[in-house]
Amino acid sequence: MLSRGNGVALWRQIHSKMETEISSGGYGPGDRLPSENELSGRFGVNRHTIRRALAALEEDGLIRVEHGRGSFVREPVIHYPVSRRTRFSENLSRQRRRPGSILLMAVDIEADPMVAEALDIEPGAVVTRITNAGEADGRRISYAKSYFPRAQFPGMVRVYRETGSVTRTLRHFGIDDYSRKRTRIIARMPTVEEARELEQPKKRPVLITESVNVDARGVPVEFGICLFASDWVQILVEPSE
Amino acid sequence: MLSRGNGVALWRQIHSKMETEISSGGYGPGDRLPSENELSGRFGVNRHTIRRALAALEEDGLIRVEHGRGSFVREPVIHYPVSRRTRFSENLSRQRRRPGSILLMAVDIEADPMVAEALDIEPGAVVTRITNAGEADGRRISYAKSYFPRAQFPGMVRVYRETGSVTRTLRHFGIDDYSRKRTRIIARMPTVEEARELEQPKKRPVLITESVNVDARGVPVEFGICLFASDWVQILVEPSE
DNA sequence: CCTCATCAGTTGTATAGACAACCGAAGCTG
DNA sequence: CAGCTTCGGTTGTCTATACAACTGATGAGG
Repeated sequence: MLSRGNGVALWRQIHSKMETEISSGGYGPGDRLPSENELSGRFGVNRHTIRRALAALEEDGLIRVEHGRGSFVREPVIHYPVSRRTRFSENLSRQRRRPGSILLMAVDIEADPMVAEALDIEPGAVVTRITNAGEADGRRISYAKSYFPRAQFPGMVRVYRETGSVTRTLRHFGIDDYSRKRTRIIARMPTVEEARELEQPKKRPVLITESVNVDARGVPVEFGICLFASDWVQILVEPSE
Repeated sequence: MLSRGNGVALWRQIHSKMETEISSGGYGPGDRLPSENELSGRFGVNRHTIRRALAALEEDGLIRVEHGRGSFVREPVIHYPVSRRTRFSENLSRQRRRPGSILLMAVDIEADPMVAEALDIEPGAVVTRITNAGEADGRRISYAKSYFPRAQFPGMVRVYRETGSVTRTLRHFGIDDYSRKRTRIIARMPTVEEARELEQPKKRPVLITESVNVDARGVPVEFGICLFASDWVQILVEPSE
């Protein structure tokens, strides 16, 4: 059964044994595993060694351990296939309005240091923050916050409400052309609030783009942080010709 | 310092104390923490209690623990620019990081439909697949699979072993310059194997880039799928000049 | 100079025991 | 019957000890 002193730790052997037992269907989803005491007797090891193996299984997401109740096999995680067809594409090389944009909030606030640095203004200066969500095929796919320096665009909130688009709003203020300066792409787990806004499970990561748009003279006009549901969105980068 | 019997486990108190100490800069990136023995003396607890706290810090991605050496504070994020000319080691040395590349596997296989389409060859044609891991300052940051059409580059495996770099390998075959055609960026949770290769916690997402490199005439020479540890790598997209 | 063995210091594994915290069911009490 | 207590079984924490495995430096021997 287990072999001692062969270079493979006992808890690893137990972990791998139970792993195959679970994934091969020996224990079904929701089943309760034997108690730590029973397992330690069955494998002939100390209870702590069993606990080490169980901790690893929990980290793998195969089981969940409940205080005073026992260890239970988790429902198999839905593994979203990376199908190349069903994904929406966000093309960074193009400047186009995302369809299905929903205005969630528009307020004037003081710029925190990060926003201030991006827009090249003083921290604490007033900026207009517009929060909106993007939908496609009835599915929430993005959640974005855009920051505009208010000194440059007074009354932006009202204009945005009327026009409903960043491009048209900026044009109203005389900015006919603007371009993306640099985009930073990161991935992380969502906060509870972000997961709710994106209508996606908390365990799925989000793709985030942070970008600064500048006008023709190179002056920052918008700083945007956009969260994408990673299950549905891919980002494309194409070198411009 | 620590309070016993107040409902909060000792290891949690230690974990949170060390967490703030690290993020507040008490220990800098790359610094070695005191040994488990010293910490156990300092906090007045058993070594195993310290180990529990360190394990949690490691899961958080704040430290890494190395057998026989010690625990080290992880370093901050790395910026990985994606542009028409993207070269792994160039990117890193420009940020004064020490690049490293480890060849994990090199085999000739038949192209699956996805690879074939990307390289514009017949499905089933033989391609050379090179799997390697990228490092910066000794830390794993990427895990990549690169596909090359074998018809165009016979004996690629041997050449790659000798040169250890995509750029130098292609140069050996007369490709002096190549550029990135299109990059697709997605995010998802890693498989157990991917997390292991990236030496990152299983609950942290990975950033993935898929790109095709073409030679001066526009013929595909390489298709690459590169996984980045999202905790430590950000992708930068700059408008191409 | 290079190679190898050794050694102190470090983390990893395994064992053992004790008690706390929690859960659920069974039994008691009004 | 509702509410409460008790109790056995479970997981969580902490301590203690011992040894294995690994790392890096030091020094002996060629």
